[in-house]
Amino acid sequence: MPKIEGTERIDPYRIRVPKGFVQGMKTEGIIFVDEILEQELEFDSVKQVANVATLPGIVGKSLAMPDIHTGYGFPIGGVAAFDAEQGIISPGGVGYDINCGVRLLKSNLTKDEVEPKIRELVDLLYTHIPSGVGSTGKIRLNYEELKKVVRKGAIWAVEHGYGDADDLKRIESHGCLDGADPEVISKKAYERGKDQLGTLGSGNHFLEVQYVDEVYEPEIAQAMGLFKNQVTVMIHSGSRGFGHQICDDYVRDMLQAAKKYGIELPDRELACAPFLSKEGQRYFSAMKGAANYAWANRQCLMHWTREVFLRVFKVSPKELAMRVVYDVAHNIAKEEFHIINGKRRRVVVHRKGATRAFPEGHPELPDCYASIGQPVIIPGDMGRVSFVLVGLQRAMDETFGSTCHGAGRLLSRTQAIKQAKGRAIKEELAQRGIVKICW
DNA sequence: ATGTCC
Repeated sequence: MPKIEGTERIDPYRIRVPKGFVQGMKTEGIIFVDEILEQELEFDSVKQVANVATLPGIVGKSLAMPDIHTGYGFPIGGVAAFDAEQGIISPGGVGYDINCGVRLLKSNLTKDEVEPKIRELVDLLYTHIPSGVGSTGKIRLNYEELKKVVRKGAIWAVEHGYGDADDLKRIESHGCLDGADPEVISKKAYERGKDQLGTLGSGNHFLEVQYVDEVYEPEIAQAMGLFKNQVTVMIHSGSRGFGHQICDDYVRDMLQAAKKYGIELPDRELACAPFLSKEGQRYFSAMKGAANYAWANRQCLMHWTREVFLRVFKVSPKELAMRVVYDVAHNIAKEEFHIINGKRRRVVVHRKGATRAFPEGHPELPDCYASIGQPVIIPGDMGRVSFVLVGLQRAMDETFGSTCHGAGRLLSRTQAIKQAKGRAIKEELAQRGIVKICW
């Protein structure tokens, strides 16, 4: 018996949300869950998969990755592609934290070398990397400068001394989407964003010092410069108040647009506009600006991480060899080409809590990864392991080149806080040798 | 995710 009435199991890893689950579905939904994860499925998130299938111009199926949970309009873990000529774009399909994403750094240090200094290292990282709700950083930008960040993304950061050009190669889209328009972003967004560049944020955003515990594919690990017991750093952050404000502004805008273009919405949170309409293009340009801000943000966070490591371990930059393995966006909409029913089509792929996972040979991959596929970074939950994977052709065939984005969420934030009441999580982690600092 | 309610 399926957990959610009306859904059907296709195979051990997929369930179907048939047309008719909600009225007006143009295609079926597919959710990638095994029988264990199926037990955690929320009715609301399944309904959201079905609702997305009603939107104009949807191409292929309305998809959800294994870490699916209920989000704003679209489910988190949702992947949906819309025809670039006939389809829509929706802020709800990207999420409030535009270009929330993960960056993995490697070093030349080993676990044995870092362990004795982990307390000092973590303390200094905490001092130099601002975090928490509303946190501001060491970078103060005026509007003109922030507009440059909007246009140039991580390139802006490198040009201003935060890292070097080599870092840019191993960032999705090289850390900059062309076509970001600073003029379609509100004054309010600029106000919120101008002092927040180079800040981590809150919630599940983190900076974690890790080590390579196990290598499953030696050749792939080698191509990424990863080896057993090597110390790595994972950074999970996004576009802070800047992207949040842009999403907020455009959800309102798109509600009007949906009305104007006669788009029937099963849920107001699916507010959208035709991709080619001026409203659709305006959101897309603003979203690109927020995505670029997020890439500049992670670039700055990485730069200070590198500086802290250099100080604590008193080594030269060459000896430390702290380099980007890869940086992925997991909340974004992108114009891409995909083969659907044998035909190559230009589509707008919405990935909301889903990671791009392009296979070997894809033209968007940097040379160093051309023969192994795109690195995919999947953070685990606190105190557990994270994963580095590569995209395969199967992802291209089934999910528009996408996979899951993290550990998922079994409890809402408030539920989790309530359930954890009385627990000393910091001490629990300390007993397992994990040093944790949180604002 | 988020100046966790304009």
